[in-house]
Amino acid sequence: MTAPQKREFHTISELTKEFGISTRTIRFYEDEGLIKPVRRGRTRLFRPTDRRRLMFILRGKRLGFSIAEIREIMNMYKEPPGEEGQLRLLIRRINEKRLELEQKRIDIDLTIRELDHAEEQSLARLAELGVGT
Amino acid sequence: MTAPQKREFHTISELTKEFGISTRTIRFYEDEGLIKPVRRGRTRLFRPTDRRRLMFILRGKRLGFSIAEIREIMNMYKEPPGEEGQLRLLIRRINEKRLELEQKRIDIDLTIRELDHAEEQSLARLAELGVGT
DNA sequence: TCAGATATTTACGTAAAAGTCAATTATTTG
DNA sequence: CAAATAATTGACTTTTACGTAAATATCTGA
Repeated sequence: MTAPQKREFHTISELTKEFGISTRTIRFYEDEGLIKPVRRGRTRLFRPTDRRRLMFILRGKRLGFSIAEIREIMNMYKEPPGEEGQLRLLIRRINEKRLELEQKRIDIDLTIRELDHAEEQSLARLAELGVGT
Repeated sequence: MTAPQKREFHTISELTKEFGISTRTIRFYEDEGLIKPVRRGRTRLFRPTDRRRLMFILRGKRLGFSIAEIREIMNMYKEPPGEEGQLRLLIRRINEKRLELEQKRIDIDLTIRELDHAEEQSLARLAELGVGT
């Protein structure tokens, strides 16, 4: 008994609608080797795995990663290499990425705090106006 | 008695060294109106406030914000407008940005968790190799 | 005073990440 | 089955965020 499939295939336009991106963008990611939809004739058919990869790409983009960086991170999730040196290198790279992400989280928290402060100022100003009315 | 100044001015090259960016980059941000160093003759002199703004820009960049977005966020920190409609608009925009940042934080946490998993796999693989030796 | 370092302006160049457009080729459906 | 609808490839264009180079000016210590 194999794992149940949610849905077999998606068309390109289904994905453009779901994620709010253009066909050009999706084809661009394919050219870059980030997704590998199968073909029926010339037409692309996207499997659940392609859809998941697409979500991953968009997440990376939201975090400001370049295509090259996203590719690099994707490669970290594949079967780990068999050779010890390569393995140790991979682990180092993973830790570097984690540090980068943790810095981003610090940046986010700082920025949110500043936004909170800006909002307070505005609300206070608004209250003044309200009082004055 | 005014607040104490840490250091009066920074030169452009001091800032390139401190932040690891080029002079071109700093001048570009000035052209974009994000920083406004004063001049002695033609030479730029950067005040502490310019330095802080630079730090803010770089933080924004790490989070994947464009120059235009960074400018928009910066504008949120200025004196709030006096007109009520403008104030309400500002508050809405602030909340939108906060949501965006919170989404980024979710993205970060997901990605970190995936990296943790990838690292575990690699460490397990490494242990196997170690045992085999 | 002058060589070397530092800055400035202007202008052209470039890489990344798509957008846009045109010409074809299925597909489907009323 | 003709006409609309959807997909493909390929080429060219655009935007963003700087890089790079040339010519000129300023400063600074030996």
